Amino acid sequence: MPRGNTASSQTTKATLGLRELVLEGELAPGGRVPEVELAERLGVSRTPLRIALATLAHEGLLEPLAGGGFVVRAFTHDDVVDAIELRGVLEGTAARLAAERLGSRRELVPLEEAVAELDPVVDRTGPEALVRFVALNERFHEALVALAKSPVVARSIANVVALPFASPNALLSSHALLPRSHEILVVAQHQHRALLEAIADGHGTRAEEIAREHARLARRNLDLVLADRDALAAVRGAPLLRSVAGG
Amino acid sequence: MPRGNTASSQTTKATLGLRELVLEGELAPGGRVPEVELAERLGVSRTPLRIALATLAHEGLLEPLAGGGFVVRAFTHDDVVDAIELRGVLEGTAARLAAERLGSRRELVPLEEAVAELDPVVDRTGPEALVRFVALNERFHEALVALAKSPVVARSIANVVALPFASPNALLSSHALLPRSHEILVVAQHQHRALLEAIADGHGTRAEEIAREHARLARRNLDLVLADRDALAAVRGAPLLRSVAGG
DNA sequence: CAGGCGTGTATTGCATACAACGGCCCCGGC
DNA sequence: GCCGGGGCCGTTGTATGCAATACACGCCTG
Repeated sequence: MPRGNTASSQTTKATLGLRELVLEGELAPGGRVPEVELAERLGVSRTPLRIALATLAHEGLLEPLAGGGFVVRAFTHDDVVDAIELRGVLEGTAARLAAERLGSRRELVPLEEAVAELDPVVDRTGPEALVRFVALNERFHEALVALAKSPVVARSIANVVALPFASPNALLSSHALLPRSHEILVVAQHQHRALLEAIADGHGTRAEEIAREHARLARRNLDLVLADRDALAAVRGAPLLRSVAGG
Repeated sequence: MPRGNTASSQTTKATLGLRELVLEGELAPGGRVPEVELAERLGVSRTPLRIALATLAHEGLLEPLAGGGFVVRAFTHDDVVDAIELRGVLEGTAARLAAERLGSRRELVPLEEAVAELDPVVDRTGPEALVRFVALNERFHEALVALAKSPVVARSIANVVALPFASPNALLSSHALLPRSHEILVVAQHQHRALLEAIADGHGTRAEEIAREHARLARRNLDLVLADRDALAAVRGAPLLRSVAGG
């Protein structure tokens, strides 16, 4: 067996490809997933594909059917709202743990760097600044989770973030198309700084609340994105939303 | 294909059997999981077994090895503490949502029934009372999660509870062997009632804090259980604890 | 005409065979 | 005696073939 090629294995290929197909809406939400057709479409055998199906089912993107097989899960507006709120709760916990478990100030360096590098990006505007913001935003959130020093919490966050629209920058991709986009980034960066400060000062409860509110910023964005057809189309996983009537 | 036999499928058989073997410590923690040996031991083929391996890996009981294959995960004391704390956070969120989303008082009936039936159980003592307590305790927690009306939160809780020692009544099994066991149950039931009251009154924040503290009761139990060799042996998943030196 | 039953088909679940890769041991050379 | 290389073996990853079931369609019957 190809033992060390976790990166290039057929299972990985199937998982990534399947996830892509699901998130891009190439498989109709609510519809049954045809194994054989998918296997040849992804260029893999049915065996690794079935592993991928199980993986996606555990991620919550697919739902095991009683009679066998899987259906693409459809997400309601409430599901997305709950997922965002839940991410806030979990990142809030991560922030609190980070504050409570902070050893030396040197541990804060990654977080500080992300915040510092975000400053000039927020001052600027335009699509390229947004791309940079997304990258740094991701670094910030990764650094935050790392500071919690809790694999259990990290895993739980990873599970939630895998859901559509729940990722910290899931809704940022379409910001360029939205009004008030820049203001939102300014607020977000303000919260980043406040979060860093709270953690540095060992204020766990404050850090937790800031992180929750930070996530709720995404919830506000959600309504904006849902109101704009073009913006919604730019969001990964948009086709999985049930009854995307207006746009 | 045997389409509708989700309950009796080979995959289910493999998953349940494998989980049992892991939790009972029949597979050495940190050790590689031998596929072929396991397949014949469980009486299934390697194909459904591999699905089961992936499932257990997603649950966090197994860890995918870089070179291929899986190892049985070993849990540190910190892991268990974090898992319990995390359950508190998630059940706290469920409690808050339950309070915020409570429609009519009739929705509270399952929770009220569980609390009411727990009262006489707490008054009594002995092993059979403990068994009854465990059953009702489970009903209470299930009712709580249901009241949150959030599949996303429910799924997240289910993921955490799958970890050893993290379940609401994981540590209760050994209570009969512990001192002060009865007092702990009294406190737990007091918290149940307070939680119910807070939800009924729509006090989300209070409900959240009570649920967190309720989970921390389990954390206190953890230290007691870890100090008692016999009590620890009665806990499901105990062999997965790393360096269980004292007992 | 409607409802139920039987058959056909498509699809999945499972088992097995094969292949490839990493580790280990032995042997040879330095 | 030690280090390096090559071959063998064990293990896992992958592919394919087979079998079983559920759904659908059509026919028959009341």
